[in-house]
Amino acid sequence: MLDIKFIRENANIVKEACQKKKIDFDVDYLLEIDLKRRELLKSIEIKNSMKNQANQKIKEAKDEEERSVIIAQMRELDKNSDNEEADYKKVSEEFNNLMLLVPNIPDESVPLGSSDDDNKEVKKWGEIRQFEFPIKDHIEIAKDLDLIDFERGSKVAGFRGYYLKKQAFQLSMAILNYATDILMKNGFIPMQAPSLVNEQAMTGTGYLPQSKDEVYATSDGMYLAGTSEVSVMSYHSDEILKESDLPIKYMGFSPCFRTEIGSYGKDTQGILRVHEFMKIEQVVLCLNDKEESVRLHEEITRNAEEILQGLNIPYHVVVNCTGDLGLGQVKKYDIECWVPSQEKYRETHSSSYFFDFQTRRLNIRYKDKNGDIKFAHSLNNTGIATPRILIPLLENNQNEDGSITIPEVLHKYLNFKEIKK
RNA sequence: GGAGGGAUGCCAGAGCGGCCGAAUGGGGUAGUCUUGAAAACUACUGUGGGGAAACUCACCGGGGGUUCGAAUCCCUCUCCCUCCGCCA
Repeated sequence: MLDIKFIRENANIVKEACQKKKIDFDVDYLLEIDLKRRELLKSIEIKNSMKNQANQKIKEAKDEEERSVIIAQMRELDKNSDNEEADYKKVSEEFNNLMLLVPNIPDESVPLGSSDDDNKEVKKWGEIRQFEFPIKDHIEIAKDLDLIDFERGSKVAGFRGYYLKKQAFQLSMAILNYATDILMKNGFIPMQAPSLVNEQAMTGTGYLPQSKDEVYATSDGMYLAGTSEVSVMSYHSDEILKESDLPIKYMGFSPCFRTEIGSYGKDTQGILRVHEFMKIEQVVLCLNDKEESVRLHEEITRNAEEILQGLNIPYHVVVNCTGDLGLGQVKKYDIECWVPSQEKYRETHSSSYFFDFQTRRLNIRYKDKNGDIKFAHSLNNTGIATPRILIPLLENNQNEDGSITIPEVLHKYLNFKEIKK
């Protein structure tokens, strides 16, 4: 959510942001509603003020007669203000709903574009391995080594269902432990966070109402979050923090659920795009300061890179174009890992900052040195998501005899150093 | 599943129709004292909206109602606690 004052004074910037992000939103209409709302509010406040004065007089009235005269006047006043209050309620509700749809302004450094085709590579790491034998994709590898069961997965869990078995399960757990250790070393507070969350958490982080289709709703009015960002970011909602507590860095672990509506027909095979997976997420709250947001954005991006470099997976970093930004994101880097069977990089991490877009919605503030209360800034990035990361891990480390070599950093979490038949 | 109790400012906790935007304590900030610190003492200290300011409006978990007037009474929702039952 943006500050309505900012929108009033910078309507053109907001309109431009809508265009850049390909979001259909009528800024002028919002401003109209805002004006209506303020006019009603002003009028109600004047009447309230009169009421308050009259009430004071009733208190001070000497006798019953004086009292009943004032009361009669009050009743008259009330009749008139009833309609106005109903109008105000309607208008301010509409206003609030509209405010949730206003996109944040992309940073100037974000390239223009409409889809991920327009994202720009900003960094490349790792040697792309030249295989001297015909390679297998992760699906073949998984089947040959009995690591993932897709048939029974879809039998039980439907389309995109899967079972992770044997060393794949162990590998998955080892990767989570490894990423946890790296993030804890880098100052993150680990926690297991809820995936089953209420509407406020979803709205506060910006997933609702915008992306309703992509979220599972439960029969009791709750939602299954697509990322622990939702519950971890909401952890401090409605709180006033101390400036000295910032930045706060959390590492959230949770199962994640995504309907993948809108991705019909994409990546239907394998474990790239699934409805249910495990993820470690980096979530950061910091000072209301652009430099600080930018600094921490680079930091959480580096953390993810550190994790990938340890695993020796070649990757590149792209800066997402304006059309590929979420409603609240100011800037986003995707990290994409090299997938040999597809001969391209595929997204495994997504690192973004929001300024106070989320913290306004969630009401997360802090008191600064001067005693002023400000909205914090928020950022988040993937730590590691599994099983998706198993794709580059298995494919890049496959050997001619069909075995898989396990990267050294994972050895201490596992009782095997390779996977073979 | 059944029966009760509760939700108040940064925190703890009083108030149970007008004197309450809210006692008291803790914390925080500033000052006095001190070589410095601690202690003690003094002052200030909720949030949001409007306004240049004076000032004004709203907020005592959320929503609705009663009343001239609600933190206080009624209804409802959410969450927390205690006891009983059931399950792990």
